[in-house]
Amino acid sequence: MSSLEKMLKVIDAFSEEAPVWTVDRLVEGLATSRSTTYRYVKELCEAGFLAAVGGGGYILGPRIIELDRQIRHCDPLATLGRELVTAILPHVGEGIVFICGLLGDDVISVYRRENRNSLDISYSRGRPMPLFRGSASRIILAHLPERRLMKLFLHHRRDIAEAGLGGEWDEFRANLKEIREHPYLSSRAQVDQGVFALSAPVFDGYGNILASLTLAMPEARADTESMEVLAAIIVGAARCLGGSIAELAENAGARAAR
Amino acid sequence: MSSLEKMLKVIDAFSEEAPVWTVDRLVEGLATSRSTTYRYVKELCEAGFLAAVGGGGYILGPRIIELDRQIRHCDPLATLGRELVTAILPHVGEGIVFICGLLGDDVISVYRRENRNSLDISYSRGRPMPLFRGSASRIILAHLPERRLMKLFLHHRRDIAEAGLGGEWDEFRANLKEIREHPYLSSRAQVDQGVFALSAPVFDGYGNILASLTLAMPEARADTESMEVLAAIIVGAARCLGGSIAELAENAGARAAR
DNA sequence: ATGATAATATCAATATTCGGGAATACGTGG
DNA sequence: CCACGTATTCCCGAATATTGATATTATCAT
Repeated sequence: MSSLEKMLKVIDAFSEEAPVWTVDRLVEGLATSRSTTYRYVKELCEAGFLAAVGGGGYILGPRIIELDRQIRHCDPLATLGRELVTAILPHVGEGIVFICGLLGDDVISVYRRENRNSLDISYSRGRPMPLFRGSASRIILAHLPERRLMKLFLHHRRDIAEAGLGGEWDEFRANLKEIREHPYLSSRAQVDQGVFALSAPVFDGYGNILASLTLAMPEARADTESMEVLAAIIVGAARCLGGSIAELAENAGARAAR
Repeated sequence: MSSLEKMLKVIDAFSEEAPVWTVDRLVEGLATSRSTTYRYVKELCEAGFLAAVGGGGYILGPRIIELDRQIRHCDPLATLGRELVTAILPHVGEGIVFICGLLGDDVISVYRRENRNSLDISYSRGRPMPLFRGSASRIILAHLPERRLMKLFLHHRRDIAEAGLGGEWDEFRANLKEIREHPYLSSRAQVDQGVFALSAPVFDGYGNILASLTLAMPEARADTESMEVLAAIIVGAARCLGGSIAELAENAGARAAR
């Protein structure tokens, strides 16, 4: 096992359910000697990934918060998304608007704002979304290049089948093609009970999928209101966001070329 | 050099100014061989600390965003602070309200909200604050236990002198004592040009300093308005926050004791 | 001061990392 | 769909950093 893996195991120990650990409990949990565990903890503290609280307890440290800020400040999805969501929020009624980005092989929420917070708080930035459930993830999947999809299919065959996206490659491909042919996608209670969601894809200037823009609302709204108008807003806003990002990239490229 | 340090150097390379790196540029920057650099990058990607973007570029990865979310959800300063700031925001006029926590030896902003955004966006969560400048940091410093202060003094003597907090231990101590004797502290343009700030300390149930609550506003307001009323609001809110946190800790303790 | 707990230092055996270079995957453009 | 340049992984002996048992030193509350 590489030493990086070992150190990651330490960070892995820290979860929402168990946010504070003592060295002794880590020794048990990680099956490393006390010396080694102390060494890890010390180095992680020096690096700011952990921080000591009173009485031998440790929690995740300030460096993580700083790095997240760095990402936020560098990521056009977050910076431009902020303006865009501010603009459309008054027109979508009750619910939560959020932007999910594809980062590596994870789809996570990078920005979110709520109108009236009748829905769960769990939608906040950093929420990892299941890759194969929910319109926010699926609309991104559907526009991924075929190579990438094939690799995903091989690695996650089980999950894909369970999510109802197909047990064979051809079936999976056909399902995604079907999704791709519409300008938006909706889903009902695929991720959270009682939530109806409506997502549109965000593309860069070359037609590559970058992210998805989603409106999540209480299921009841979908039963009583027409989704046409809302869908139009979301699709338009997603296009607009893609346009801004393409523009930004072009300017940055021009600057770099000089 | 420990392997953790080496891997941290990789993460250190990523900054707001240089958010995307290729392996080749990392090889130059870190003075490691190409194989080794690829190994690091690969492992960090697998762990989600880095993510590949097109054309051999790498950026900070989704794991960091998730970990920040975890911290946010676990940290009472952030969760209770949210409610509290919502409550006082309408009463403080133009400016930004933020909460700074002491995490390890760093003071960083863990929550912030703005009223009208005439001030810089840079106050967002995760901003590292200079330890010895600005009321937000100083009010925390002033209430730290003496042992901790002595250690800080030894490690940061130069910075402390430059910040005008004293060149000798006695002087430093006296300055902090002076601060400690008032219920709040203000500062003008110590951190950012044109900004006037007003901070109050947040204590836990045992009188330990936990954080500071700050209102930052354009300097002009401080010249034309009386600060009395605003100071009273901030001081009261800081007490209230401390109370909520103490209460929470007590309940958690009671639950743990069962 | 004192004792209990938290944290660091030491050191020889050993498991891991290192880097050069070959082999392979990738994806763009014809 | 294939070919090509580039990005990435694999392989292996030599060099090195990591490990854990134990001893020692801080730290803090009483």
